[in-house]
Amino acid sequence: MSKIFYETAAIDYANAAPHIGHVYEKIIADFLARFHRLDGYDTNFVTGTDEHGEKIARAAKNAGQEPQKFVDYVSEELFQPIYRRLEISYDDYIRTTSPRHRKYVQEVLKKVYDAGDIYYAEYEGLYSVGSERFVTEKELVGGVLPGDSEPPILRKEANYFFRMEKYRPWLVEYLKEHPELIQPVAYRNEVLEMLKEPIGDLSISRPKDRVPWGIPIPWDDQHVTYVWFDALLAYASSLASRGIFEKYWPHAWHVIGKDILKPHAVFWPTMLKSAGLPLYKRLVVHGHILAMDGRKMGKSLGNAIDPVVLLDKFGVDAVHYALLRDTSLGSDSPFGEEIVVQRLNADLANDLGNLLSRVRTMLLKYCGGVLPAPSPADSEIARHGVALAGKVRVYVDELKLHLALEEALQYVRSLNKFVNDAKPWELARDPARLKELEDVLYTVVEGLRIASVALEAALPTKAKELRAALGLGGFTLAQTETWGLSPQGTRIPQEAPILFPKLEAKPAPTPEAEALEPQAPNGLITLEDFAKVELRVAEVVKCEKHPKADKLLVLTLNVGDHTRQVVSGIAQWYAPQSLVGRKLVLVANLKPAVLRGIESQGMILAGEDAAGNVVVVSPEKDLPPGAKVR
RNA sequence: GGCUAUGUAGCUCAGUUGGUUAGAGCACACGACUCAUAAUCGUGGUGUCGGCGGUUCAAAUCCGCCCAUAGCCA
Repeated sequence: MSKIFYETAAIDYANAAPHIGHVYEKIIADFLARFHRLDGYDTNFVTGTDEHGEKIARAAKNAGQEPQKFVDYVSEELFQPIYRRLEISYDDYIRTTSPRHRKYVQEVLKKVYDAGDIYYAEYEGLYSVGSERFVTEKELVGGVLPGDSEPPILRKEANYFFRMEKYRPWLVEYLKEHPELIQPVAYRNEVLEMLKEPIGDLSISRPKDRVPWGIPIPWDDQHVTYVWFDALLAYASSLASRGIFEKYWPHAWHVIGKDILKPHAVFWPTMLKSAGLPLYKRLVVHGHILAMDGRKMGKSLGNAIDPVVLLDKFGVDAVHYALLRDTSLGSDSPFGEEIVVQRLNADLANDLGNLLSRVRTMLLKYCGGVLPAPSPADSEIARHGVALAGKVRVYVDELKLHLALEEALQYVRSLNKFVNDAKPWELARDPARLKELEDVLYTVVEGLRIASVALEAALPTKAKELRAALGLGGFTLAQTETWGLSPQGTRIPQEAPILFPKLEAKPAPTPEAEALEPQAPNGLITLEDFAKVELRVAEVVKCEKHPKADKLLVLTLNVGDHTRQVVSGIAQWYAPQSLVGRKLVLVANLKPAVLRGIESQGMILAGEDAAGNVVVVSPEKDLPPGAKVR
């Protein structure tokens, strides 16, 4: 059995900036790619930008730029940077204006033409510029195509047509024989429904004098290729141009949004058939991301989530995890910052990150920071551990990604329970029970190793960090199906940063709540208002310069029962060392913010004199760290 | 109007081919514990399983009709 996996995420239309929907799709695709790699598949993962067409020509014109300059900017400055930040692990990024793609499209066109599946015909009808296609009167609502801003125009055009209708019976047959082809099944039904009636032939060219922005038709330089025919072929051109088409293509999965089902489920299979190429293996159709209130997201509604803001606030891993854990592939799902905070705090910080902290501390304290010998493989926790990969694999294959993650988290919770029940801190008090203690701690490390791999496809950076904090490296999924692979004698690093720092829950300001807020006359606030501010004495444990900002210091504060990190703009007035050991006043319940890449969990009180010199506020006499200030 | 999917605890969702008192996570309350990121663990639900009817010894699960939501098609 050859373990090969080829996957594409839809190539993005380069006429506007990326939004959460683009990000969501790439995260799904990235999960599947990473998971298959971990599971030993020779994997190739591709996405890119779709850069031709009338709409792009118009967007470029509006921006006052040449089309090529415009798409260069959108692809290189908008899409690719955010995907890199998101750690989307694509192996190739295909742009449809690249020479390698253009060449391939022309080759395929030639093939289809030679097969006799392309003819020339004149057509007159209503044309929607917004949707770049001819429309029927029936489709219009109030004279306008739903989704368009302008009514369609009457247009007469001679175009090349692809004999798509000819392949309809074949496609219906194929879909019936391959029920797993389009998933989830609702979309398969939808496609079968579409195919019950004639689908007509597909116009695949545009006259060059009207739409010059496209790939020339090889046998007629007065026409360019219709953008869909061009774009779909990117999935193949990426492979062909790298000389690896034969190897990967038969194993192709496409990940797409439900809005582009028809081109992928109807145009694309018939095109492939005509070109003599095999059909893809699977079409994975996802739904859309909705606002928290379940309504559509949109700039005009003002409820759109900016993926950059999300990344700045929560980091790559929390965004991946929350999007995968709290959506159900195929259906539309509401999403918002509240969900990320909740998942980050509950699953990642409390359950997973804290488990790492507790086992690390105990290993350092009780075992000299050295991993003891493997514990028996017949314990319940060991048996569940080695069975985890199998369960997760089934869920992933069924595309129930949220359940796959929940399964892994359940195992993490069972590890926490195991620690509570085994009470290693009690075992540590009795030297005679050393072996028992070592078995308990080894079991937890091994369990964390297994869980980290099961979660790795959703935690692109933190899964590795977690293992690194235990002195462990990388493992395949198969290597989690054997107990005891964490090597005895592994040294546990002395220092490891908190894996997932917790964030304070966002107060969720609704417009209604703001409206109800009592208006303070002449700038005065009530006692209740002031009581909202939690001030505490904090002792500076550590203080250093912010690596990326001259004016900022990063302080680690002891607040009595915990420590936290605060970024403060006082570098001009205080040398880092001079603050260590000092007691300051901290605004403890300030919403955390990320300043130049470092999270600040609060604010230090300071005052300013007439000359603009800043002085920090300290208690006059000694107060213990954590003491409340009122 | 037709087709498809969904409708289970306050919220998000599991419930394999019909079979014992319908489950999990979150949130909330109380308790235990101290290795840990105010963490973890335990305990706590009178849920009309959208409604009505049917098949069956037995239905959240099968069938019919209806209602609601979403999508597709017209």
